[in-house]
Amino acid sequence: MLYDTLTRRKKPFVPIEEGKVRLYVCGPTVYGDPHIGNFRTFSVGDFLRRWLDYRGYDVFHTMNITDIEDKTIRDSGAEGISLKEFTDRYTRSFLRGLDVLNLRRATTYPKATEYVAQMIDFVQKLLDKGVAYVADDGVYFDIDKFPEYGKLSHVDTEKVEKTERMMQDEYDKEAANDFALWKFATQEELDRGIYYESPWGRGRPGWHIECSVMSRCLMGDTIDIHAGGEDLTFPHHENEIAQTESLTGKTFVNHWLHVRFLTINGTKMSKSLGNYISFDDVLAKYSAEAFRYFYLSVHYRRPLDYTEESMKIAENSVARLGNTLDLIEGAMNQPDVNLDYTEKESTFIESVKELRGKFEAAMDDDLDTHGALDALHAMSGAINRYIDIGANKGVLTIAATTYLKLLNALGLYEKRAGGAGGITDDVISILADLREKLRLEKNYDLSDMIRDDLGKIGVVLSDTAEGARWKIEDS
RNA sequence: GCCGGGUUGGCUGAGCGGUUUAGGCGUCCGCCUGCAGAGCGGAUCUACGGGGGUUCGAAUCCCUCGCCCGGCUCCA
Repeated sequence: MLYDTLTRRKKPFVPIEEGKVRLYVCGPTVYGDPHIGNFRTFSVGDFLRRWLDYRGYDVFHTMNITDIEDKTIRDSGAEGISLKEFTDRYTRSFLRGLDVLNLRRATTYPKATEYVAQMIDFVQKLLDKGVAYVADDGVYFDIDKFPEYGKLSHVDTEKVEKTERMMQDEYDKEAANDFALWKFATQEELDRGIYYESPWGRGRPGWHIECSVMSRCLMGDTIDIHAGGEDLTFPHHENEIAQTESLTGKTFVNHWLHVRFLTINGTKMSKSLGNYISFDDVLAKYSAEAFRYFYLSVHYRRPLDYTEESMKIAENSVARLGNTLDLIEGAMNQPDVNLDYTEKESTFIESVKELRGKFEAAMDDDLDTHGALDALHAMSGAINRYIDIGANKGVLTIAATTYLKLLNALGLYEKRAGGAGGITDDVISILADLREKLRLEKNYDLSDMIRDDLGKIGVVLSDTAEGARWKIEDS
């Protein structure tokens, strides 16, 4: 089941082609470092993508990169560098964010500037169909030619037209809601060489056309899922529908997915308010796991508020899930204390199975990541308790495999800090052994000092019944 | 003004007519520990914005009032 903005209800997800999913997620406009609000949308895209992967679908995942529009031209000009130099920089920043936050890479990241020829072709076809017209400053789509206009956002164009902003008609278009398919170059753009030749004159594509064109070129006339931030519903996605469906006569997208905005301390995060924070800011204070957990902890269609407190909760909560992995590891390193397979083993395995079912049901129900985390916490508790009473290693392995698989399906703890390797590993081991001897001699002053000092450099040492264990904390 | 969403215990956040004070975090106590951490056990918290109504029964349905947030303009 997956919610669809168009019908405003959940409906069963049935891919166009069995076993395959065509997924398009609206990507960034590369005119600045992405902030954590932007990344909420991309992260939700990642949750969706991972879940489809988990369910065995072959996912073709497209995320566009908008590298030519007003802001990129304006800001690169202000900086006095070429458009390409400017957008390359922020494209790199964006891609780095994906990696740092452990978002699975999309199948492809098409750039708007690489599809200009196809866009021109698309626009020409719309002109041929008579649903677009050439004006003095560009080519426009005539929304009166698309009677279903407004079906996605449920916007009444009659009313929208009455708003003040719309009345300020700064463009040479026939109706207020008509939108640009192609913009003729300004003098500045001509001077800077930012233009493309077209049958109607030098210029550049309008913003909305790129998604329609790239989606169609890469995945065909109809795709399964198109996702983006809630702000894109109107007018961006509405316009995409109008363009594409006018051209193909087919349904453009089967499921429209819109991600609710992130707020910070109760208000919207935006550049103009100056209250935005980058992923680097967050990662300076919290782990990547905690950050991901934070996104996962609230359903994607509900508002999510960033506060220091909610991040601390996320940090603690995700650590609890991670501690279970430590316990499992510790138990596996113990001698076999339990080779039985009795009722407590079967009960344990049963509950793990049941919780796995809960997890899957939650994710299948419109990507209920919060419900999935609940199941994971319950499973974590069950595993901890089972280890406490003396685990049968074989049974524990089965449970641990399931647990880890589900964590990974959410993108959590995929790359655990399993030691530093090499000489660092050895040095820490020597220190740990030395400390163990001191402890046996009851020299607690020195042994505590070693533990404290190691803690200061991020090595967490903990005593267990089977001797000391240590791990290097995630940065 | 129009269109959405929200309003739940110290915090976070499920529930969407009738098992269970959901779960997590926090706090406190106990077990385990030389101590700490982790884990386990227990306790704390019995909440549902205000006011009406429907019902045998409502956090859950209806009406109404309030407050908060977002979209309607480039924005994830």
